[in-house]
Amino acid sequence: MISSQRQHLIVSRLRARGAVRITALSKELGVSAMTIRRDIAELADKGLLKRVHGGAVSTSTLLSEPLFSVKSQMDIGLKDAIAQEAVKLVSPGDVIAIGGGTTAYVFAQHLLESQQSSGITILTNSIPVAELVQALESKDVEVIVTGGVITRSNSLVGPIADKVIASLRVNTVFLGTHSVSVPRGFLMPNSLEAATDMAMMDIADRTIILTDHTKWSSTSLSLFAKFEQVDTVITDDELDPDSIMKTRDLVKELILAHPAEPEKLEA
Amino acid sequence: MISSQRQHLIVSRLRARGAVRITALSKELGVSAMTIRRDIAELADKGLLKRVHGGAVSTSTLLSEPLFSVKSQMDIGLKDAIAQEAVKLVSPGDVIAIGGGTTAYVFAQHLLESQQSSGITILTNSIPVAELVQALESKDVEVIVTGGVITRSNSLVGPIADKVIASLRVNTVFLGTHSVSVPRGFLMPNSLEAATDMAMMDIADRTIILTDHTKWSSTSLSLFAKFEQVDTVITDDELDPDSIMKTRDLVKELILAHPAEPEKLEA
DNA sequence: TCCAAATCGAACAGATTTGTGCGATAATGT
DNA sequence: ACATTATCGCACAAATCTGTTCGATTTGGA
Repeated sequence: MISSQRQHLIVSRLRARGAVRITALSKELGVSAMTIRRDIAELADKGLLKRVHGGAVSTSTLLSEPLFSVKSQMDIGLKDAIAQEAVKLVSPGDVIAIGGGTTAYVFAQHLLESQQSSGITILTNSIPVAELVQALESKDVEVIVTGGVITRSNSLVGPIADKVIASLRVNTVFLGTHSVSVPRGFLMPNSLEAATDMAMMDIADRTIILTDHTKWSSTSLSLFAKFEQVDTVITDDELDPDSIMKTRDLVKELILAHPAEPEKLEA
Repeated sequence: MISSQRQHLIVSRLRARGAVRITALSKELGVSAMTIRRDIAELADKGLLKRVHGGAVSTSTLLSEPLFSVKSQMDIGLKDAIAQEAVKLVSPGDVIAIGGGTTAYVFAQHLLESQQSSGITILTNSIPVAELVQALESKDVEVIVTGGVITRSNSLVGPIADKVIASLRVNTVFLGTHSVSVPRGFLMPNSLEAATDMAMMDIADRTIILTDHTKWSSTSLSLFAKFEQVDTVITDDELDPDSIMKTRDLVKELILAHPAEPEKLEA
């Protein structure tokens, strides 16, 4: 049997069962465990599966860290500062949209704790944001969730989401972004998510992008907004001066949030 | 069994029950308590659960709410048995809808752990169900979430939900119910939820109601289904004989699930 | 408050898995 | 036909995982 055939079978079994054991594969495929091990190593290099002790698991069965509780605690100070600036742009009674991602989630947290949120209506495609509002049921905040299929990052996207969004109108949309490309605009790694973000911008009078300075140094696949389509960009003051200057030229308004003390956590 | 699979099951059970004990997991999974302890420690490091004396509790926002965890704790044995019967009615490749409530959630839990769930598509208006599928994304299961506004019970309802649902078609819909009124049918306390349940039934070839025997003794406001509109009712065998007889006359099919031993947890 | 039972964590031992080196075999190119 | 390369299987040492024992700690009730 050709090795690629064998590897195909391994992946296929993995898809069906979620996990495979080297000893079992060795018996089923009639080759030695060493061969299976080498196959798995190769497949893991290609990112088709994840090696674990005793076999392999599909990358999706792998339990990763929860997206919204502990992730990116590093930059939590930055996100907090950015969120607080964003909260100032909301007025009681507004109808706003909130996109996916951790930055938007932190914004939602701060917004709900503030006074600005009284009487507002929130449209969101972020499950965590929706749950957040629901959990803090004290406020007179209405939440509308776009439907759609769920992405890894717990956002709802796809034609259903886009269609629901298109049937509504909001004052302001708050979006996070995966990366910022200085000449081009704002990008997401998932094109469906990008499409949904665009749909939200289409129904909003005002678009506000929330993004910390680290996003300037990364890049992604799908552009969802050019600079001229965005009304306000809120980031933190750690962004390098060169990028600040270039961005300020491109965008209508650039707000720099000032994070509190680095807070070297000690005893 | 591969350790990541085991950890997966732990998280899975945790989501269903809200809390798990080490002794119980040790028996259920057939490994020593020390192994479970090590798994839990690892999962706690990832932030997927919180360690407590004797076991672990969920940190997830969706289950830290007393509403969901306490309720699903109560009659967990009944719901498990009912869920297992319901899982048998699903075939790989099916397109099914799952409604809100804890019973439907437990069903989703069992379904995803079973083989039947391979290749299925799930339409749901339950945020917890959506998150569950997303979190356990081990199988090739697609989830479509109806949009809408969120109710106290974390279900999505309202015109948006109904409209999205109306644009789709499913083989089978699985619904919980708040109460069963023997001459009339199945009721929910919230009329919006009732409307959404009706919308789901409208697009389904087959309607299946999941409900434990306690629901016969309560009553609610809004009727969402008459007996003749329902194809199958699954309940547990603790329902009193009189109600069984009367219900059997009214419904096309009545399945009685037999809960396992009360399982007074001891050695 | 005190005590008994349960739970926890650390350390050790046994079992399983893994990586590397080496030789054998099969496939490929000249 | 010959040489070259790639693939496979085996053996042994290192690493990892798991179970058990045992004292320390926590829990819950008298």
